[in-house]
Amino acid sequence: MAIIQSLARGLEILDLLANADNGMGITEFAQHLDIDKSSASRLLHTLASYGYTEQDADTRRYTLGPRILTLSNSVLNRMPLRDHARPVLAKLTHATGECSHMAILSHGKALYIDQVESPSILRVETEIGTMSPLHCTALGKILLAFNRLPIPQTLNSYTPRTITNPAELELHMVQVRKQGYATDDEEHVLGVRCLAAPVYGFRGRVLGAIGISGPSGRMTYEKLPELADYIIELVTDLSHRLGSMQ
Amino acid sequence: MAIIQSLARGLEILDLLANADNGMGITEFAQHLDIDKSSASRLLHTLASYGYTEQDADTRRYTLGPRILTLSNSVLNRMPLRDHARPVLAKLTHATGECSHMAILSHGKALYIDQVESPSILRVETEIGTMSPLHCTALGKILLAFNRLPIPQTLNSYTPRTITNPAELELHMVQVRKQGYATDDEEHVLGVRCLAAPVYGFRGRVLGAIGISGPSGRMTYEKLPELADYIIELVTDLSHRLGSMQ
DNA sequence: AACTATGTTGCGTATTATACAACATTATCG
DNA sequence: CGATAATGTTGTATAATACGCAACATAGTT
Repeated sequence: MAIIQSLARGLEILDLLANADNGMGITEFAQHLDIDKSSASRLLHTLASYGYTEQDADTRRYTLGPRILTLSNSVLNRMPLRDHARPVLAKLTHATGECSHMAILSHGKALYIDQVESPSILRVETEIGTMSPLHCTALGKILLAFNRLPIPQTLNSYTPRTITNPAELELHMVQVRKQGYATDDEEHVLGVRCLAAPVYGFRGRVLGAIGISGPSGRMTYEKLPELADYIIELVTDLSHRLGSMQ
Repeated sequence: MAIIQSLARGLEILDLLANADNGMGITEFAQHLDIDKSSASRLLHTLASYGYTEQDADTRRYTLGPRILTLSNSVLNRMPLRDHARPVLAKLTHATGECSHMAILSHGKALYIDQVESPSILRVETEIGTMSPLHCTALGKILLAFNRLPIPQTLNSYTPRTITNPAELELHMVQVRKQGYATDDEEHVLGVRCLAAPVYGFRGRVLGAIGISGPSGRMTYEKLPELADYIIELVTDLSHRLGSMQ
């Protein structure tokens, strides 16, 4: 289909600027795009008037402007995480037979944004759109640990196994970061064990967490390491596709 | 100077997309920009072919594309401050419950480069990448006072509380420098109070400002000193890590 | 299955972006 | 420090280009 020339040239200018450490001058742009200085000048002026570039008052050279941050913030705030992650959840549930979830951090809680149900009769149901505490769920612990959030000082108890001592949780978080996955050993709901791993995006940002939940009878201690390895493998692959370098 | 129409329209499309949660369709773009569908279609196609937008294969709706992240990465690489400051913002918001921001000086304005939103329903939203005046915001006052910039002679009034007298603002700046923090007592937006403190770098350079904003109902006069102490403590710690000796 | 809404393609026209040139301003070099 | 080179901005005429109209294609709805 048709390409709008002047818009295309503007976008090429932005691309050039992304790789120019000390900004660029009009003449350079004109050379790179093989256009006249006057055209380059007007294109840059247009970009600048919308905040996409900035002109240094002294050197007259152009750099990328602050508006870029608005856009990227918008992208980062609602990554198409869910779209990309859904096949991973399906795969997870298919391979493990347990319910898989995805959550992101939202207002200091774990917000469940997607789920694939286990085919088993005995299964864990979590409604999408609900929020869970961070300190006693596998997904929540991942979000807490890898976003390096401060440990809440009041930790509600849900079961006898819930960690309610902030200092203890702090140590627990160190361990979670070290091993790369988190567990919930009946700390939120009795009889339910969970496993989760972090999803990384661009610049190593932790976009969310993905994990599985199942009855303790099936999620035995013996199986946990193997399950964890499998989750980490799938989620790491997803992270790479999302632009993570790790 | 002359604005290149089709480039300008492309940039406006990006702006629209930054505020569209579920993407936008061609018809919507055409309506918003008051142009024909065909023109919108071609503009979007051009943006997509450069990776600035993405078209969902199913719904055909457009969203911001991954190229934006490349650009922002380039911008952020030249702002090392942001990486270090983010955890501080997270901590601030967690402790105070209010939205925290960071701003740097840019073209005589306060440029918001990062933000952590308040978990509260009633909260102050400031878009990253936008600029605010220096004389009537807490972050701006910090930048004005500690960079020892000349006081602008024309001070726009935003609320009845905005300081519009240069001489009065001059005295105010002396006070800000003396106490080490700045307040904005409904001087920019009615019902919103802010607190901010300076971030120092190597050789005592003021790199930027960090602060919180909240509704006056929660940010009461009684609480301000305590909040200010807390902000100064966090920001001073950050300054030391950034190489400040003060 | 008929209809409505939405996105894409073809095409003639005229708006608009372009290159050329002159001018203004800032670096660079002797 | 002054002459010269290099760079950025402003008119202007031309022609290329982006535009809107209309027809077509495709998807969603009742």
